[in-house]
Amino acid sequence: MKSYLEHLNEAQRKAVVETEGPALIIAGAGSGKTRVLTYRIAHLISQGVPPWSILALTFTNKAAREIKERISHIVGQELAAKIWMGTFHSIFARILRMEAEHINFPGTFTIYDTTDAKSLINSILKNMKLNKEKAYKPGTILGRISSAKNDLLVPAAYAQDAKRSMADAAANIPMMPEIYERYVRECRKAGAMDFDDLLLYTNILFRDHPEVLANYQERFRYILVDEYQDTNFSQYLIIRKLAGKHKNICVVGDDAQSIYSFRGARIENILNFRNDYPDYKLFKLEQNYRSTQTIVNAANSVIEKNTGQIRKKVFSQNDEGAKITVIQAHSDVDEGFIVANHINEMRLRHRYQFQDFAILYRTNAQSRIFEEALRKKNIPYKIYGGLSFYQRKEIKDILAYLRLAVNPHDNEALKRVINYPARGIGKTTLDKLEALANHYNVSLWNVLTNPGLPQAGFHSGTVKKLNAFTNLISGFISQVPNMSAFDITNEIASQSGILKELHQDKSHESQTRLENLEELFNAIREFSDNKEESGENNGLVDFLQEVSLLTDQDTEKPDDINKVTLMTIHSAKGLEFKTVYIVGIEEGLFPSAMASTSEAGLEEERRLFYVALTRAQERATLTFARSRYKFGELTFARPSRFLGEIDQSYLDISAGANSFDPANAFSSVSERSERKSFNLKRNNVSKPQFRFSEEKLKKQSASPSFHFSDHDSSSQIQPGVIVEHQRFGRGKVIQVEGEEPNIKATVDFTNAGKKQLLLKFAKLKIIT
DNA sequence: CGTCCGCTTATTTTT
DNA sequence: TAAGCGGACG
Repeated sequence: MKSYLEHLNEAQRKAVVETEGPALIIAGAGSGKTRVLTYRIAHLISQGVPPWSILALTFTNKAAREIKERISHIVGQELAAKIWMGTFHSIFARILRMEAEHINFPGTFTIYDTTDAKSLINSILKNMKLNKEKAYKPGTILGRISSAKNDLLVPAAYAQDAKRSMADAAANIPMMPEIYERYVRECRKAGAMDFDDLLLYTNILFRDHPEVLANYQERFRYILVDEYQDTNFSQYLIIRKLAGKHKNICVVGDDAQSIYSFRGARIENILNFRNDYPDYKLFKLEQNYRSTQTIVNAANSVIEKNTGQIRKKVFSQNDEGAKITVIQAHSDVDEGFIVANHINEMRLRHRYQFQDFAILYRTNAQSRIFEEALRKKNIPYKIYGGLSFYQRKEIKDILAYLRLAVNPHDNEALKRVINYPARGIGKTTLDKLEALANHYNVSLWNVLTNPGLPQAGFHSGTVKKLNAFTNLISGFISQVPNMSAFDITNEIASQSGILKELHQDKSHESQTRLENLEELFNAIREFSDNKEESGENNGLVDFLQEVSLLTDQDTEKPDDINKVTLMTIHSAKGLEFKTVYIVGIEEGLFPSAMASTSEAGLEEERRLFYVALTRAQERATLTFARSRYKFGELTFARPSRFLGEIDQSYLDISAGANSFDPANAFSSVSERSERKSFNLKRNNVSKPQFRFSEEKLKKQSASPSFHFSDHDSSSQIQPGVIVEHQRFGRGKVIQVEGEEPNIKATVDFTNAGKKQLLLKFAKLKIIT
């Protein structure tokens, strides 16, 4: 049993056996982080620490599963199952359910996913009559609410926050505080929490109930946190509180791989660990076992350009390995084929399997081109980032019924299924119901089950339909306590009429949906079986919680072996591949134009690049395209500054006809005269210059002029000019306003009346 | 009430 | 380009 220590190097071994007190483990890419984490936990258990006094937090289900599995190999299933191990969200959801009474939520509270949350925001906007104002976009609003919650700002505090008020004013959404307040109120009414609430309410619980906190502080004698660089303030505070008593807090992470600040992650959490726990022990895992020396050194040479990191020197003792290939493509399509061909060539020449390759890109939009190229070359591939199984319509529909059976106040679930399958309860009726719910400040379910409903001004037919629905749901509710999750789901599928509906429709689509439902049944059965084995609650609540915290990463299909992997760099974190293609390495794309406006943004992009490079075990290939279609427009770009930042001795720039010379790359971009001024030298990372040129470049690539054959037409469109529109016919320009890419013209059309048109989109022909 | 059409808009997304 | 959404229409 002790033999596991022999599998560790000196640094790893220390990080495993020195279990007492605060510990910061800086784990460089590929340095055996997971191994250390699992062994440390296994070591604790083998020292006699009860598994239920160990709390281990990860960010993904996958990581939790993997670590748990590895621990069971060492200490056995029985003990491993008793560790409090899981994602932040699942662990604290579990605790919140147990302590629900303290925060005034039902123990069966629903977890709203992003779709539910946005839909709720939409109905709030409608209610406040803001839904017509285009500045109020559900996504934006949810983002702000999320950010507030991550910083533990409740609505009242939000309204007082000057920075946020100013930002909201600038974004034309001054009603944010009220929206936020209503959102919180609605969630409470529905007995629902969104993802951020799971952390926020944990903080509130611990703040307002010191006796509860003390209980968990006592219980969790050892706390371990994975990917600590990705924690947000809310998570940070929970951990700090829980560790307050025993101070056996071990955090593992790599500041160089912090890539989620846009989601509220605070790299400071790991950088400032020493301030919170001055007597901490620092362990650095610096030997990389994953990649060749070339890859590790090249990655180091880039990340060095960042400031404010924890000093470390990641090294590899693997082979030196091949140089990093840099390939230039003329266009995005070209880039796709170059990569596809390269994969075939590598496969033959070095006997790689398809599964040894990954294509990593900055944005999901880039995937299409590679899909097409791979398909044409008959290369099997799989894509990450699609809809998760549990996001599919037919699955969400059934789940909505299940949610209602557990918590009928769940308004979003109710709205989803009240007329599915169609039972003649339309928009008008629903609007009326919502108005009543708002007026009396209760849930829709309360309205539906109120005995006064028939007097509320519905037609008697409508009341009948509503009652039928209410009875249906009531029936499900009463069955929950004495039926298994599987049986209830079965019951719901048939009683609700969903099965009938799908059976009647012979279309191929319905066929697939039925198959998906079957898969859902299997998942539920499996879930129930597993829970029975481990003697835990096999209830619906747990199942629903589990699926609402699942992502597409957790639902990999078994036939997806031996395929080329396509994914964003973000989702590649933590993974490794023998051969990695990092594509679209262009200014404005990677680093992204949005991030390039701030130094902090750039540094995060650089870390992202670091993450991408360090995914590769044996070979890395970097590609960029000189031109690509963005939003349907042809744009041109320079190769990314990151190419110039890599120590050039690790690059192979002379491979084949499509190679490029970074020494000349930056100066040879001048397809158009204005670009002559960007005569940047390679390795030049000085900020002001880059910023300057970036701005110009952005303006240019966003310019509509590439789009039209008649180059000057947009500037000739002025008040008084007669123009012709494809659809609207002839009209007279009344007014022209706005700036470069977004010039808007008001045109009075003879037949169609006054229209406002964006010149970027409207193809106006000048007649006079 | 459902469907079709055209407008609008466009990072990254562990939960 | 392409997807999602709101409005118009049948």
